[in-house]
Amino acid sequence: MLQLQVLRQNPQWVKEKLAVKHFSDLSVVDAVLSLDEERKKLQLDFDNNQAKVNSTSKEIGMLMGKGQKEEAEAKKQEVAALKTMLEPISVRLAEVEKQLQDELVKLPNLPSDLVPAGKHAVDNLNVKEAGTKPALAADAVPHWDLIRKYDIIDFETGAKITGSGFPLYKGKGAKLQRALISYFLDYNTAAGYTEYLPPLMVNEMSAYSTGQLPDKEGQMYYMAADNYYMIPTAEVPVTNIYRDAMLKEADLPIKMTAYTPCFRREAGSFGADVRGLNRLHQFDKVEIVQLVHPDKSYETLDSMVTHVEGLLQALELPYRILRLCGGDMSFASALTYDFEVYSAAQQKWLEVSSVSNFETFQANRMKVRFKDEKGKPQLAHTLNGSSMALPRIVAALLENNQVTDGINMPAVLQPYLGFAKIQ
RNA sequence: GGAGAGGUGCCUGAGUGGCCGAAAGGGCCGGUUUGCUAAACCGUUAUACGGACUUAAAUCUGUAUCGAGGGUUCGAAUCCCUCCCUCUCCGCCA
Repeated sequence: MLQLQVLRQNPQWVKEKLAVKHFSDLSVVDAVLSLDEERKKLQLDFDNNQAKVNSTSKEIGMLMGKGQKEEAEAKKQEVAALKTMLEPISVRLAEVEKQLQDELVKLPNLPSDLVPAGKHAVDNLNVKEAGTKPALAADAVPHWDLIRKYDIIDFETGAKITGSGFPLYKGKGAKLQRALISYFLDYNTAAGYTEYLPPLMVNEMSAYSTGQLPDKEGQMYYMAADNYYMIPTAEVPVTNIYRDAMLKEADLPIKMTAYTPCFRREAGSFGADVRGLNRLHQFDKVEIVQLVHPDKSYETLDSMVTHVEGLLQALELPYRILRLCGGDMSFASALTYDFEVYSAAQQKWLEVSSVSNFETFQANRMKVRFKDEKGKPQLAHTLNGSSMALPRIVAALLENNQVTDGINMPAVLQPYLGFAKIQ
């Protein structure tokens, strides 16, 4: 949620920034500002009257104490009159506050100055491309064929147990999941991230705080009996750890990492885009989250990008880093880098990580604050990124490392796997 | 799921209708004292949204907030209702 203060100070600038994100309904900004004005007037009116009610009530107390019943009764009449007057004001105030809030949450975060113009994925800025695309043999096949050949993931039985998009990992396939998760977590904790294992379902408040609600409830699995949502990413429970927190400046930065399965309903597309491991309803992911001082967040973003990049290098996968254009970035983000790995048999780039700076957007909704050196409360900046999402990593590992008699595993994983090759 | 107890400020904890944004102690921060440290003493110690003043900060001031939401009352931390959470015992259970 944008800070009201920012809108008040420079609405024109806000509109320009929103345009970069291709947010079309700029009238929301004006609606917010006029509601804000109305709210202020109403509150002033309400406060003044309520102050009278309060002081008169005190007088009644004192009169009663002295036994001056008649005077007290007269004052009661006064208060009653005031309260009758106050009633419509307070009703209207509540309405206006609600409307203001409703409008405010419609506005996406403002893009940073670094965000390239553009509306679609083709406009994303290719910041870096590295690693070597493997030269595959002529008979190389996509990962879904390899999976079947080596019997490491059973989609059919997963579909039988639950439904399509719920894979059943098996044998070395299951072990590979476990190895990747352990390796990623170890890599993250070595960089100073504290490991968490959070709840996999969250309540409404948590889903609202990270922005899944009110708009994206359709993307989450929902437990109607208990009013819980299955998490679409560890970002939700992990970022909520510090909801409503008042931190000390010295507490920052707070670095957290967590592995969780992620559940996504996404109606999505069909065909090759969703074949095999490309898109699933349940998948595994290790997430990193940081809460930082506002002055440090872009520095932090860079360090997180470097951090994630290190993983791809260690896994020996060809990758590229994209800076997302205004139209392609998420609602809450101010600046996002996507990581894609090249999956050689599909000959496609697959998104495996997305690292974003949300600045105060999430923190404002969640009220994650710290006291600065003057003792004044300030919103922290939040950042997060995947480090990493497993399925597409697995797809690329399988495709890129296939040889005639199996699939070679990268050296960093071998200690976790206990084998060097899937055969 | 059943029975009971409870949720108060950074912490402990008092507070059963007005003088309570809240005693007391501890902690923290600032000051005095001291060669230094400790101790002692004094003071400060929430957040949000408004208003006044101001270039701004500081300051002053109003309203709200004692788990959440409603209600009773001139007046609620205090009484009533609903919900959430924690603890103890019982039941069920990995």
